[in-house]
Amino acid sequence: MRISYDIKSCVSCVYRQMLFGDLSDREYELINEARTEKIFRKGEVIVKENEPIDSFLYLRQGLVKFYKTDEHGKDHLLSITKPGDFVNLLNIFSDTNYHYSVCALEETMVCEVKLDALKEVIASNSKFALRILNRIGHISDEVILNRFEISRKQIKGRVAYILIYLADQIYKNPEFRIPITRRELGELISMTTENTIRTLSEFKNDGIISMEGKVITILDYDRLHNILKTG
Amino acid sequence: MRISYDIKSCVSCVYRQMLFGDLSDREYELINEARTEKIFRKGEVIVKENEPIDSFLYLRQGLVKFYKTDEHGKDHLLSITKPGDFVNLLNIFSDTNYHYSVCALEETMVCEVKLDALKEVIASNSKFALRILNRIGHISDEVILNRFEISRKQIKGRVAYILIYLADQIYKNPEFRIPITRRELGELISMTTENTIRTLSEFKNDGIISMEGKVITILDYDRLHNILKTG
DNA sequence: CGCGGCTTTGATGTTCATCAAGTAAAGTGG
DNA sequence: CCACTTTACTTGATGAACATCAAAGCCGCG
Repeated sequence: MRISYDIKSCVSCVYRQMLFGDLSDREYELINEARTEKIFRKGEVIVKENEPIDSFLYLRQGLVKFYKTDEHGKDHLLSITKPGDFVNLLNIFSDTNYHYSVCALEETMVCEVKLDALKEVIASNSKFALRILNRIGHISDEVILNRFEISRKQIKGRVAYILIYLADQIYKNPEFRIPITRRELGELISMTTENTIRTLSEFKNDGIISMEGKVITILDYDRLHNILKTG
Repeated sequence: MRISYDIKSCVSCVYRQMLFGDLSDREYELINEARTEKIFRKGEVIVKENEPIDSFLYLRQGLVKFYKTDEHGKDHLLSITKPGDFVNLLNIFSDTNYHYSVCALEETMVCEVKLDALKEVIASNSKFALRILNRIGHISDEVILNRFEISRKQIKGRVAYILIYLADQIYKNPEFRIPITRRELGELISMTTENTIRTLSEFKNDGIISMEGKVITILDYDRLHNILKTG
């Protein structure tokens, strides 16, 4: 699926209301002048760990993963985010360099706003500052709670958790097509590829989900929620 | 050690410069009027999960733990924080209720500022807003990275990590007295009490640390860092 | 057509939690 | 202040959960 041209207009952008709703015309102009749109194809790296931060990035369309690579070359995913989230999480006001990498999982459109312009508008518009505070708090809280939940569950509970997360939070549909590999899915919930597959197969055999390639459908929410609680 | 009276004055407070440095006299007055100081003794609960958030809390002196209690009554620590950190982490601008509890690990002094007053000052002073953004980003980033590191290591690496964290970040000294139990230490790094003790004993036998009750001294930073990397 | 990455299942071994049991320390009430 | 109770600490033994290793089928792509 290619990103169509018409969504490029700011008018339809969720961020227009979500974030930039309180701006004056002049402030909006300032942001807009410092803004560039970028499209990344599946697999392209958007930001790299240790690179300097010089702009604020938000996701217009697509899906991205946040990750760190360890000394053995193995990736560990921190989270995946959907449109409506920031691409460079939260340390843009507190640090000079990225602590993680971000990569497109499917064709993705990102808006980039130079940090200087953003800070100027924050300085002149306190309602906007509160909105940013709100969003940053919300996103970081979500990441922290997600990782917390995953870390205290064992494998069945983890798989149940990520399936429900994908269905409810990301796709808002019990049937969805995961654009990520089983390996990445495992990296996201801190388990091996093999055990991720094994657990998915088990859920399938038990009739809790159906699975054909990348398309997964949750058939029995109740049992899945039960596994989530007990596992 | 009792908290002495003289530190109660705002003049010596680290936050006076760190956070409130840009305020006008009037703004400072506003904050000060909405501010109350509270002292909690070891073990006292400062905020409880699910309670409504109505004020901003920061730690003047002492040490606190953030935690969640699961359905079996077992606690899981999210982090511990020292003076210079916020007590109610980051969701004060994005949510209405706490997602975790906070409890004093030793005698602790907390300053409480009504959220309304804080928001009023943020609205009138954008430099202050940027400072808050900076602090929130920094704290959340630290929590996320800490938990991330812990989750991808195994037990020796985890213990090494927390020892170095305590020595470098919290106490800034290779010798320190942990005010938390071994059980809590385990809860902080997601492992059982028994394995926490076993690993500490092993480090002691190997001459990497010395340990007498609650007092721990790191003797061999090099080997500990090596375990951190490989484990 | 064949190579490399993804997917899947089974067998094996390691890591870690759990259980058990005993000592030490720290509260608690008479 | 001492007996008593509870909580913290420690070590060893066992089993469960999970990672690793191995092997084979599959799919897309040059």
